[in-house]
Formats: sequence, structure tokens, C-alpha cells
Amino acid sequence: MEKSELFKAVGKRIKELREAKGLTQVDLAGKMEGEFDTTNVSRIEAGRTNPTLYNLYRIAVALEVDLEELVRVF
Amino acid sequence: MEKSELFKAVGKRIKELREAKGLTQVDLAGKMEGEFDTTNVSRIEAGRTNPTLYNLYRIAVALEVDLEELVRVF
DNA sequence: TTTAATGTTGCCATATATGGCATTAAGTAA
DNA sequence: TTACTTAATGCCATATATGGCAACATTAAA
Repeated sequence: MEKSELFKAVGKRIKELREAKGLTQVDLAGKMEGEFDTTNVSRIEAGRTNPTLYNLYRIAVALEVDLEELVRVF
Repeated sequence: MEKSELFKAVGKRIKELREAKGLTQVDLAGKMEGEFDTTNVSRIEAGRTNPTLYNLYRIAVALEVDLEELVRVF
């Protein structure tokens, strides 16, 4: 699997999980532990960046899913 | 779960999977798609850095496991 | 129409992951 | 002892994720 494909797949998954909970990108950033800019939520969902483990983890916690769920892209 | 705990847990998992395959850190870096420095294998396994999604993915491929396996730390 | 909410994108600054190399240490075998 | 392998770590340079803000487009509601 190619790099940008991976990013897009994970981003899509995050977006789906977020919308399933009825959250906006602003809501998600706000629910995350510590600081997180909404700009980055957009970038990660769009697959335009290579997110770090810790940010994926914080997103998973905010979305109330296991980290595995976010990276189950096959 | 705290940040450095997460890194250590994922690092430990990588180390276990690597050793289960009888690979050295050099072997693992060598098997990874593209370039990857052995220094970083050590850093990631030790939990001293916050690895990116793409590098976790490349490690998973080299270790012949799903990415989910690497982040199943609970 | 105006207003507000949502998301994307561009820009720049900062923080940090990684590349790359050298050193160090521990283990193992000669 | 020496020589080799493996891994950890320190240093510096570079690449890039993120912070933070502004501008823009879209949609929906008044």
C-alpha cells in the first residue's frame, strides 16, 4: 500500500467515526486531550499529512474507539 | 494512557515481534520499504520518539503483521 | 439577501521525527 | 586478551508535523 493511500484511508476512517458520533472537526479537536488545532483535524482527515502515533491515539480516545480501529484500513 | 507509556508499549511490541522473527534491528531497517536508519529502530523500540503512521506501517509490513498488531497495546 | 457553522487551504513559526555518523557498552566467540 | 555483533545514545542537519491565524467556499437558516 502506498503512502498517500494509507493516509487517505486512515483519514477517511477518522472522518467516518467522527461523523457517526455527530461531532464536528471543532468538537473532535476540543474533546482531545491537551491542545489540538482544528486545522490538523482537517489535514489528517484529508490524508495530507503523516500523523504521529500520539495524535492518532488522542483522536481514538476522543472518538471512544481503540487505536486499532483507526488503523484497520484493509 | 500517558504519552510515554504508549510509546514504550508500542516499542515493546515491535521489539517482541522483531525478535520472534529472529531479526536484528539492522535486519528490520533493511527489510523496510525505502530508507530507514537503524538509529530510529532503536529509538522507536525504546519509546524515545513519537513515530509517524507511515513508519509504523513500514515496520508492520517488514514484520509481516497488520498495522493493528503494532498498536494493540491494551 | 445576511448570518452563522463547517471545512479547506495557504502562510509562517516552532517543535520534533528522522538521516546519518560516531561513540559506548555489553555479550560472545576466538 | 582481541575481534565481532548488537544495541543504545549523543550530536548535528534536514524534513516535516503541528500551532495558529486568515481567507475562502459551501451549506443552511434567518
